[in-house]
Amino acid sequence: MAYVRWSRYLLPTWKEEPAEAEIPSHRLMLRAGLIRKVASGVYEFLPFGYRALKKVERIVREEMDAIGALEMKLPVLQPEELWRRTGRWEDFGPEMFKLTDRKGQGFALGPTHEEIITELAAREISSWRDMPLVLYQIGEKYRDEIRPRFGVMRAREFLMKDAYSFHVTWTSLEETYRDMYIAYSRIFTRCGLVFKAVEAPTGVMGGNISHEFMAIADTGEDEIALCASCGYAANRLVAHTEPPSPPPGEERPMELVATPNVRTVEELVSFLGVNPAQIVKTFLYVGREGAMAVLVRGDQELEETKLFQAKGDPTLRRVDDPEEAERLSGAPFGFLGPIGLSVPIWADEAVRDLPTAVVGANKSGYHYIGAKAGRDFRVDRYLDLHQARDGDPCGHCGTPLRIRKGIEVGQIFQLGTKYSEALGATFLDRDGEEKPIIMGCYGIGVSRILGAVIEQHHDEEGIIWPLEIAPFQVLIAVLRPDIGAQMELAERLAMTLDQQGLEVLLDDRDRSPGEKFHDAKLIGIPVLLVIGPKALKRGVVDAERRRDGAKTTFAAAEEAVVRGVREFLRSELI
RNA sequence: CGGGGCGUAGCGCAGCCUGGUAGCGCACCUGCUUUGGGAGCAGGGGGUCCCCGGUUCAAAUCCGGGCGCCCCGACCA
Repeated sequence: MAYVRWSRYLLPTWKEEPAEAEIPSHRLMLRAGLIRKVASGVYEFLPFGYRALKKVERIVREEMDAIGALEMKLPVLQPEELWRRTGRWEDFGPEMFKLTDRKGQGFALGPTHEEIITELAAREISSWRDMPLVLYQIGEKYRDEIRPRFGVMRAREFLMKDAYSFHVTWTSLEETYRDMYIAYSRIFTRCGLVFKAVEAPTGVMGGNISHEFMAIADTGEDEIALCASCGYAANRLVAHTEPPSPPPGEERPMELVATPNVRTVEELVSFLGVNPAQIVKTFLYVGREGAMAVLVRGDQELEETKLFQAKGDPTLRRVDDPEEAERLSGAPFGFLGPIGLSVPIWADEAVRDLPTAVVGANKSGYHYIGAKAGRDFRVDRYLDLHQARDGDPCGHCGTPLRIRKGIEVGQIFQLGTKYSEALGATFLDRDGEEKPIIMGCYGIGVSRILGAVIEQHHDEEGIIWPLEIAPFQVLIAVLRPDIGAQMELAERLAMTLDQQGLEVLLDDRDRSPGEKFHDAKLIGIPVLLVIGPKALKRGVVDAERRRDGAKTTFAAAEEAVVRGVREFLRSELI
């Protein structure tokens, strides 16, 4: 028998809400028996949940294979030495699970696999003839998240598809990147997700161009900026918006004023009677190239990600130690300013347009008023460094941007040569010249997709599986499994549906009808067939569609039911 | 790492303030009844009260320390 009997299956459902779960997907994954927690951010997938996970995996695999990517398997356990060579042993830092073997050798549980795959490429790729090459795997990743949360959404052990591409030219990388972009779009569409591809920061991965695929959901942890007019879409952290127009004010000579104990923008506003937009905030940063200062307007927030992206220095950090700040600028926090600083100064574009500004005097208890960029202080580089806000004008067309929340289900990167250079992955080009391999990498959070799908597809009563990743397509509820005729009919139908390629879960548990109906809603199988007394008396089975609750009746015969179910499911196909 | 909350049966919780027999609902087991939207009756099983230490004649309860879990923030492919 190929169909599954619930009475012989491990599918424990909960009537009550688990106290530990907050968002719908997490609650439902626990209640509907998909997962159980072992430790914070570590989960077991029970048979029902694993079926859904495998469905997602299958879609990913099919679409990867379709663009010629080659599936393989890389180790989870990776030597420390390899990670040191790219500098990421430090860059990833405490987020890596680290361990030591009995001989004292350091290892990490792989949070990602660029190092290991690049070393493989260094060994196995030697000629331009070997490329382009795209390799991928689906496997566990380990990250010691600061705060695991929301079940599988931010777990410490999670299933990820990661792919890596190797190229002779940038053009070739761009082609594969485009293929991946399209494949990703197909994958998320097949999973039933409403998503958006957005321009993304590259973080510790490095590289230049990157897109994230965001499943739209209010419970998402990421924010995306969308332009309804020109289609611009970006992670809020890097969303480019036009600098705001300058506040009113006339150019005038700079003047030192006493501002005892006036430190914050709000305090300056009330003390000096100025507009927050007329104030310039100064931040100090230290990186591997030394200290620098960063300026933004008082009514705006500094977007650190934009700074990191522009600077390309993962060691860059905000100076938050008062003594260090005083040593660099001569003044305590609250009185920092750009005037007289010897370190490089970067500023948000809006600072350039200020006719008159209030800045810290680098002297405790004093600010300058009437300061002007270029005249009174030097700015080495102007760029977009302010945080994008809902309603800010789009950096491309000026239309107000909308900020929405999303769940990052995938990200693709044009890495370039960061890893190949660090690990000596080179090849000989046609002209005999040795060059570093140009690389791309492409990740999908497979287990996270499951959470995102449920986040988008559920109602008050439970999960509503999209057809293609539903653990079963048909649930048959036998109201009286103790009555032989009902079970016989149910088994006959289950067998037939199975032979027709439909996956069937047969609820033959000794439970009350009410319980079976409620569990049916909870576990969210697309079609429910009900075998009860009506089936025997009137020769019909009732059918109910989970998505919209539509009900219908089929004649209680194999052919009629198969035909009916297929017809009933037709509207589910995307 | 900062702030908040929680840890008592599989799940949800009460008991703790004011120390003295460990409880409730659901779930589970047995029997009978019931059977189309989370049934009824009767009987029953299940606990290192997170851990360690202290106070006390006596600690789930008071005190100290630790651990775990959840939420908010900071952080993050």
